[in-house]
Formats: sequence, C-alpha cells, structure tokens
Amino acid sequence: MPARHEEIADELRRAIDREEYTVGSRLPAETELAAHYGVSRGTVRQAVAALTAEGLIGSRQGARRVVLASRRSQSFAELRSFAQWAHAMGREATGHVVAQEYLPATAQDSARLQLREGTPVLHVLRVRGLDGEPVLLERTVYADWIAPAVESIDADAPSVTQLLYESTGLVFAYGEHVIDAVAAGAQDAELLGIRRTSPLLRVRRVTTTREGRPVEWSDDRYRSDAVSFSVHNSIDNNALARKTAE
Amino acid sequence: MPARHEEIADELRRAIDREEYTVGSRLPAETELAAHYGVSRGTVRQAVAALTAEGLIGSRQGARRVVLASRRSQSFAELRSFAQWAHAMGREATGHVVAQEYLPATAQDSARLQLREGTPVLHVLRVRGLDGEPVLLERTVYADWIAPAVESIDADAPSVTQLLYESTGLVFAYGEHVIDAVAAGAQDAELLGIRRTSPLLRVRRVTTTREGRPVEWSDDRYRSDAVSFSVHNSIDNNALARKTAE
DNA sequence: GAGGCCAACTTGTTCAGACAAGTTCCGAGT
DNA sequence: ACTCGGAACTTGTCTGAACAAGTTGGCCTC
Repeated sequence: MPARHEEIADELRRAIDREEYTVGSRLPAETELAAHYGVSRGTVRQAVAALTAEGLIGSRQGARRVVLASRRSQSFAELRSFAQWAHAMGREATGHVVAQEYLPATAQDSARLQLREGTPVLHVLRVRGLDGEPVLLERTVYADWIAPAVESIDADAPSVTQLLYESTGLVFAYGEHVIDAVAAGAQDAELLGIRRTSPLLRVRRVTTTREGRPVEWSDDRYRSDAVSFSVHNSIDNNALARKTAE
Repeated sequence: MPARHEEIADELRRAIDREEYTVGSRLPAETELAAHYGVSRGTVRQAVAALTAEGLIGSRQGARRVVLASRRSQSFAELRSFAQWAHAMGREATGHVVAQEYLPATAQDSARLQLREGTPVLHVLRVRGLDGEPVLLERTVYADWIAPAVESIDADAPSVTQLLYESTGLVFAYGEHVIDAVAAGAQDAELLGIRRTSPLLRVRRVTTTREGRPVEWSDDRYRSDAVSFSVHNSIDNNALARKTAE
C-alpha cells in the first residue's frame, strides 16, 4: 500500500481533476486538511508539496494555497517509454530496428555511460511511430552490461522498456534531457518520410538506474509537426535550464 | 537571513561543485549531517530534498544517497530573465524592440492571460543577443494591467524583468513552457541573420505571478546553433512531458 | 568457494508541538 | 470614503522521537 501522504496527494489531484477545486480557487488550510484526513499537519504538507512541485498549486507563506492548473504531467514511466506514452493516449505505438551493431566506446560514450574507453557498446537505430505514422528516430547507445538483453529483443517490439523490465528487472529512474532543433538530414528524411531540411526536435538524453548507473544515451529526433515537449517550472522547482552551445 | 535548510543545501551544492563529493560517491548519512550542522534530521531532509529535486543526488530507501551530477540548474530567475542568464555566464545581453502595438485580446489571448476577450493587450517583438550576436526572437503579449509599465521601458533595455521588478515590484513565479522546432520564416531569418528554413527551437510559455495571475505569454525562437535547453527528471520529479500536436 | 541468513545501518513515514513570518480582513479613527 | 493598525489566520521552519522498510556487508554453513 502506498504511503498516506501519497494517497492524500492522489485524492487532491483527483479532486482538482473533477473540478471540486477549480483553477484559481483556494485549497483548504493545512490544519483543515489534516483534520479531514485524520493525519498530522506534516503529512498533509508532504502531500501538497508534491502537487506544488508538479505545478498544480501555488504556495505563499501566509496565504491559502491556490489551484494553478489541472491535468498535469504524465508519470516518469510515460515520458521514458514511448509505448506507454502512446498507450496512455489511446494510440498504438510501433517500433522497428533499422540497424544494430557493436562498436568500441568512444571517449564521449565512455564519459556518458561511465565505462572504460573501448568497451563494446551496442548502437541501435530505431524508428518509432504512432498508429503506423513514423514520428521519431531513435539513435541509442546501450552500456555493455545491458546490451545482451537489448539484443535479444524482437526487431519490431513496440516497447523496449517493458521487455527490459521483464527480462532483467531494470527500472529507469533518472534522466537528463538536452533539447534543441536540427534540420533533417538525408537519412532522417528518408526514415521519417519528410523533406530534407525540415526542422526536427532533437532530444539527447542519458538514462540511469536507481543506483545512479547510466544505462543508455540516445539522440532522439521528433517530427516537430507531431510532437512537442512541455515543462512546468516554478521558483521552487526548476528542472529546466537554458544552455549555450559549447 | 535564509532558512537553515537552505544554507545547508547551498553548502552541499558547493561541496559537490568543488568535488568534495564526486559524482558516483556517497553522501554522509542524514544523522551524520544533522550532527555536523547541529540541526535535527528533519532539517537535513529538507536540504537534501532540494538537491534531489534538482537532480544533483539520487535517493533510495535503505541506501546512502548518491551524487548523480554536478554544476546543475541556474536559478529560476536566470531562466526567466535572458539578461540575468547571460550575466551569469559572463556574457553581455542585448535587447531591442522591433515593433510594439496594442491589439484587442483574441480568444487565445484571453484564455492564456485570464482576461476578457477584446481587452487591449500589448504585443512586443524583441530581438535578443549575446555579445551583440542575435540569438533569440521574442514575440510577447502582456496583460493589460502590466502593459503600461512595459511600454515605458526603453527600446534597447537589456533586462525587462529587472526593470519591471524595479518599477512595479513584479516577480515572476511560475512558468509553463512548450517546446518544439520550427523552420525560420522570412522575418525570423532576417532578424536573426540566418537563412530561411533554418531550424529554430521554439519555446512558447506563459508566466504568472506568485498569486497565480498570468502576466504574459510569449513565442520565443532560439537559434538552435546557439542555445539549447536541458531538463533533469526522475521518478519523483518529472516536470517534463511529451505532447502530440493537437 | 558459493550461497544464504542476519545484524547493523540508512532512508522513508508519521506524529505533536512550538514559534516565526507573511497575508487577509475588519473595524476604528480621521 | 479612505487609510491605518492590529487580530486572526495560514504557511514556513524546526525539534525530537519512534517505527517501518530497504540495503549492505560480513559471518557462517554447506
């Protein structure tokens, strides 16, 4: 069973969803919520802290908390897994491995995956689609210790994340995403069925396990007419950062 | 003076920065830190919770906390303010208003800024540069109640955020950012000094005050060869979400 | 040497209380 | 009618304590 503060956070999220608390309205005071749920004020604070981090509600000392938005953010799992994301939207995810090969780790690979240079790492080029329409080109490099499990996956499997979890118990826990825009190259254009030089949204990411061990890094290119990304930030929670090109 | 837990969070951040705790190494236990700083365990937990949210450290029940990364995240102020961001990098920010006019709020404007349709809102087209080089085109729409203060700002002022704070005490507190890629149009290309159809990183955002009142919304287009965005996510903290085009 | 089990350690959850600091709103006084 | 001050309210900070739940490493056995 989940922790009490998570249950309360969920109940509040649902209450906001069903507009019991409308956008702009004020949430009950901590002490009221504590009494209502029969818990201490600290537990309520943990619950509302979660909603604050998600950007659902705003908080200022002295004033009642305000509902800022509703229907926020998918789970991390949905962000990580293309297939789970598609499923949550009622769309069908497809996937197809175009090329796959082992290469010795470059200096860049070894830095990102925390491996010794020269260790063989698995490069995979995968096309992903929604309802048959290709929308994403994934160029992924897997660390040597997970590569065998990746290799054994069917070339047309829709969900790699799912299969890796089933076969090895691997759970992705952290991710760093660097986002920019690039023009589609010849290969990009061909595989995504778009014109060359079309703008693509590029997401370069490194994913690690719960222990902080890097699993993979990837260069993902999205058709910008099909997919966009959304980030919610506040003074207390700024996951987003602007960077200059090196 | 800042809260004790913030001081401790800062000290830990600096310690990680100067590699006293290296990436992959383990942080001292909560009880040790509590004893070291002479505070209770709860206060230490508040401090490390902040670093966890920033993605600096990873946390699993039962195991010592692990340092995941270093040199993370600017402040929210730096993200919001182009000038502050540039300054933090030791670069000089420039700004120039190309066009500015009042227009009645469209349905879209009124929804995003929570105003009545037809209320006059201020449209501003601004070019921003780093060390003289144009890198960003900002098309911003300001709510009527802040527009007069914006209008009185010099056309070449480097920092609008700064001046708005000084003249009205306005502080930006929350922001929703939607990121995608677009091809440069004729006006974009001309003002940024790039070729037409070059890929641009587009960030559409709405910014609100601490009270949750929308102040402005903006369509920002970055030269993708000059600027990128970075988001750090985890199972506990996912500010990032993928979206399909409507 | 391999495997399994347990004890020590560490983080997660929750409580109850106290005070600090900021906001809101009403009422008194001008 | 307007402003100002203060009381009541609300969130922020911090303490100290207890138990739950997960991890780690070493010891013992086979």
